[in-house]
Amino acid sequence: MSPVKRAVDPGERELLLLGVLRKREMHGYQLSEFLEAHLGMFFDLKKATAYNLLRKMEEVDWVTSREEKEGRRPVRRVFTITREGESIFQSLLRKFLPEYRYPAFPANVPVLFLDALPSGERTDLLEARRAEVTNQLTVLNTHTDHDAHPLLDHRRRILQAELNWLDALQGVAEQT
Amino acid sequence: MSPVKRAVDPGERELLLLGVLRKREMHGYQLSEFLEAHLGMFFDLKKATAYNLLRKMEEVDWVTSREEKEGRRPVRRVFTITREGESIFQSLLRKFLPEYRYPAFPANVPVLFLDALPSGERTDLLEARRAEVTNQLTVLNTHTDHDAHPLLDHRRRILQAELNWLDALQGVAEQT
DNA sequence: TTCGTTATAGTCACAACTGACTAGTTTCTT
DNA sequence: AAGAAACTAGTCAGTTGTGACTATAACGAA
Repeated sequence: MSPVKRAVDPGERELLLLGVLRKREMHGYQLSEFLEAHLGMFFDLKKATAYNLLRKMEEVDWVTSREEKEGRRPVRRVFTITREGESIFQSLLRKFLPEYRYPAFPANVPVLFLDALPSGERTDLLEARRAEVTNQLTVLNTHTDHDAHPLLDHRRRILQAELNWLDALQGVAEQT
Repeated sequence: MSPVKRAVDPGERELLLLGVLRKREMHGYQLSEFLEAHLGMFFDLKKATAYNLLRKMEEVDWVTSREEKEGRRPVRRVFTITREGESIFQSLLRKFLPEYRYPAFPANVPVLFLDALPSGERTDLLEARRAEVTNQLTVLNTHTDHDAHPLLDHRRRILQAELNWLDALQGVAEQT
């Protein structure tokens, strides 16, 4: 059977890049700086990965690029979303918004093995995690306008849920 | 500079495999079945990845393997944790338990672009997501013993937080 | 002016991950 | 009893992801 060239089905990363380029055209470096500076705390898309996706999206004509020379700096490749890219953006947005996939919580792996620890140490380590979560929450509440951004609010709620869960975990353990 | 062979620094996946093998030795297939059947809803570690990690952990002597022949079935490679593996398990457990890394929520990407939608459609799509989350919560509460497992409780709390957040997004003005 | 540092712009070799596949065994169906 | 389906056990080619690197330009200080 002839190996079929599967079309890569686009995910949230493509939506993210298209959505940013939609606001204004950018060159790769600028784009990845923007992602890190403004969205780095929510999403994790490395520079090299972004360049990769941009190349692929150019291959299928969701974006175009032109070379731009400013002053005596090295030429930059500026990416612009195409009409087709905009249309893909629209459909990806409508596809992903109603979906919800429970994310992976790798931090929960050690919780599987709590019984491998002496109970005193277990309490201490969980307490340390609690402190870490509390700290992240505090930073969030201190440095940011209250409910300035939906994603900040989301993070606040998730962190609070983590905290409540940890307290419940410790509470159960205490009833020995 | 001579290219240095970096030691792969082990993460939660290694902890997970060691922790399972610690309870009893297993062959690769059995291990990956176990992961999928019992932990698949929390962690996502594909069969081929598990085999990969097992091979690597054997190379550094955290596990050993022997061939086993049962009846007329093809030989299987049975993996056993070593003394060193147990020691690594102990230290990984103590390293990761107190840490907390906010996970990625790719499902939040489309939320960045809500303003690209007409408000009626936006409301509908968010409502659809709400229904999806509610559904996952219901399944969880129906099919599982209440607070049977800390990780189930965790998931319940996270899903509830998602729900509350979505309601806040929509505006709670309209009471049910 | 020279040297060290930071910013700009991007590339690449390698590591990690996984969908699809191989291949033998047992059980089921007709 | 023959063929289909499902189970057991594992492998591998192809794709994805990224840490480390290259290279030029601008800037500051000595």
